[in-house]
Amino acid sequence: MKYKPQEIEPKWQRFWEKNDFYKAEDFSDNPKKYILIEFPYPSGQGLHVGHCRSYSALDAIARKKRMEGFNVLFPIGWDAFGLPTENYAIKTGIHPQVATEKNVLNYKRQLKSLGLSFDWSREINTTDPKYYKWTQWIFLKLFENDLAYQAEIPINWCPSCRIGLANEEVIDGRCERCRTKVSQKELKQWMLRITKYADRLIEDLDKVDYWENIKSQQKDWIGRSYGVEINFKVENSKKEVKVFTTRADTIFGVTALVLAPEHPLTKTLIAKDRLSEVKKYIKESQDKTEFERTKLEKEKTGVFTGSYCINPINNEKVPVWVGDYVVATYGGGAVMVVPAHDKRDYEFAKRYGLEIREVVKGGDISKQAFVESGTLVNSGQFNGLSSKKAIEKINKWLEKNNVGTKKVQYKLRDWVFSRQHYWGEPIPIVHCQSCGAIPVPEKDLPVKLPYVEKYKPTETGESPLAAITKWVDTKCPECGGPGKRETDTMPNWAGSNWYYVRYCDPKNEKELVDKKKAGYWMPVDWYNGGMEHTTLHLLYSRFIYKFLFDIGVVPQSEPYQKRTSHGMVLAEDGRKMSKSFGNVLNPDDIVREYGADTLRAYEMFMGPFDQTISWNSQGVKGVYRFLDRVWNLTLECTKNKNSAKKTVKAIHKLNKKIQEDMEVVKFNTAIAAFMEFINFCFENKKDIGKDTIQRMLILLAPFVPHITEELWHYLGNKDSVHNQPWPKYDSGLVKEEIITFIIQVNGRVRDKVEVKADISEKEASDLTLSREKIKKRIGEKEIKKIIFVPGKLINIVI
RNA sequence: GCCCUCGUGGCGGAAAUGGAAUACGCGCAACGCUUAGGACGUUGUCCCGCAAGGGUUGCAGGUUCAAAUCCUGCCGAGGGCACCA
Repeated sequence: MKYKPQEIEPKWQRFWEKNDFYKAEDFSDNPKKYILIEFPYPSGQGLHVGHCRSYSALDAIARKKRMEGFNVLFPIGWDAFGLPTENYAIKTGIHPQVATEKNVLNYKRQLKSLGLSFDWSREINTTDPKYYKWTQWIFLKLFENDLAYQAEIPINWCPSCRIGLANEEVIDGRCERCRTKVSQKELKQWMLRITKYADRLIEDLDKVDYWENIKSQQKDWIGRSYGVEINFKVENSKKEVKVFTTRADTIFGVTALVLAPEHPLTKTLIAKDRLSEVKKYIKESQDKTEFERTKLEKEKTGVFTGSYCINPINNEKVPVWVGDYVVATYGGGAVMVVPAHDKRDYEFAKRYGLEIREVVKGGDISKQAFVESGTLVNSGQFNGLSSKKAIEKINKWLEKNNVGTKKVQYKLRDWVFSRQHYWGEPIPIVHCQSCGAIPVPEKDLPVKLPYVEKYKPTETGESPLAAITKWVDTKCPECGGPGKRETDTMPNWAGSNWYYVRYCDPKNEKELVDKKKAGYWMPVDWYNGGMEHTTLHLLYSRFIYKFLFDIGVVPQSEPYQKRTSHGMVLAEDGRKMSKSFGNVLNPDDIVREYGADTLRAYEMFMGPFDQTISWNSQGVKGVYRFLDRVWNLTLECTKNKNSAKKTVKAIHKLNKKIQEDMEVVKFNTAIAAFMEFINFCFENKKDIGKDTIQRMLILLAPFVPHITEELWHYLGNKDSVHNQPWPKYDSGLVKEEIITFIIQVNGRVRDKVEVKADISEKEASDLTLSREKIKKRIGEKEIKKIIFVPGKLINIVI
């Protein structure tokens, strides 16, 4: 009998499905485990081998947890709104909904062919009105709680296509489609006040078990810094310029202020004789795109307004400039210029001949800015203090004299939540001339996306929905007068913000989720996804979950207990898989040639789970060979009744290794351990009994579910290998009785000897000193020290 | 520029806590089985050396009885942020 995965795999897949093997049970008596993968975007390209990598790995975890007696929820769904499908529709004329349905079917077939143990009864789809009803409901709640608001903000605008572009559509400052330079256009947008949650999003990271690099990326993205806002009075005026700084210790070094061109005070501070020059500068910088202003990072330019401010600490007169290197949206859009101690200010001062005054000792300011901490000089009563002390004292002084306030600043900005596209959730708002923006009443949800023929954005930059007057024109829910529907749709993130909650209760038509069910399943115990989602998706969904907690929908404030990330799978040539390179690998082909088990095991074996790795088709063959050997070994060893003692020891050691490696996401070494064990079995065929084979099959089952199920039944078992309890290893059997003891001289390995594991220091040193090799080494030299590491080695220092 | 991760054979990569560097797989070589090829099996495979022996974890130092692992500096790769005051 030969190993033919193509025959056995579909057979068992049907068997598991027919018998509802992987259904999660609400409120079971067993402890729950919620294992989650990021639900895929069903693109036209079909499943990527990268999906297979992380799904197989988490599937193995889910299967093991079931065997350990947990009630496991391992769900799947579709994140199906978004641009790729809309663009595909524009190109081909196939409606996004039709394309989505087709793609979902294909993905489903592919995922099922891998033998992943998803609970398909909980399948969700973000484009299903029954689902996005609740996405819209969340928006209404945000609006009700003043966390959703409208604001005029600049968006990326392609003057040639006359459409607004998402950041993803802007490549190197140009329109992805026509390569025209993108400019900025002010448009009214819906925004979410995520900044209100900034502190909680940082602090609550202490409660969860994410990989450290993930935590630090979240923190960096939020970018909290503590400082002080200082008021600089405008000379001969009642106006004040507020600047934020984290370096109050350098305040005596201020030789100018610079305002962003967009700063509200800028225009009012221009002296008459400088009007035309300054206005010209402001206009020029506004014509620049955000890309030019930030990415080019070239010369820092600016222009003097003709006005002066007063430095509150020493009453010095400092000139006020306008410069577009100052970020308008951060810290109030104004900075104090301390050329001696800030690189950008140094550059700016050099260019325009501003004074560079040293106030912190430690560097050579004639060459470059000294940005580190040091001791204060030229700073009046604060001379001699360390930077740290000085910041404290100066902050106090500023507060006491009412010219400064301690302040916390964030890099995080409020979240632009509207898109001028068709394929997304309609924002459930009606605009009324007399009542303003009015939420659609809850009973009228969902606001269904109308079925249209044209999805192209309009000339004005509005969403394609704006052209459907029949849909747009409606009644104001407040006064009953004429109203117009909001035509912007929500971004792709909207549906993925909360989908993991819906899995707990996917068919509920009355509520987003039943509170008891959420209470039972949440939080997600283990969430794995791509590194590219560790900032945005993770942060956004944590924010929304916290909000749902605040309004009493869910029982805790953090959605994910543990978060891990997988590395990308590159093509064999080391590049990203892409149609244009012609190096895309279709998992279907691997399944057809080698079977799903080989694909799964290979992707876990190929390297460390969190690292990016190139595909290697030879490596796939190696894994196939290994499974073939598992097959042959099982067939050959059924006649042996009992296993020899060394075999029993080996299988228990394997048991321990697999147990440990799976918990710490080391799938590659787990598979390697299986290979080693199989090699051992082939060398000791006579000593391998059925009991050993069975235990090995159970351990292997989470990784390669089909072959193990087939062999399990071949051995005469009537039930499923996947319903076996996870075996426990005997720690007594795992211990080595005889070890290879290492003998070092001056830290170099000079000899090895087999001894019993619990050899004492005295026995070990006696043994060592009696060895010929060692005697020769030591010769006449004096032994200074003997270091003994029990069960490991001895080191003679001479 | 800042932050994070990492640098080990021809290749992908192993080495909890500092304690045998190179597990496992690929590739390669020889042999066996085969008419042959493939598949399979057995053996070998870090470098120098006939050997005894010596050397080796990007480079240069340091700590230690002992360093791939800890510390300092440099070089290189990947990722994130990017004029954030």
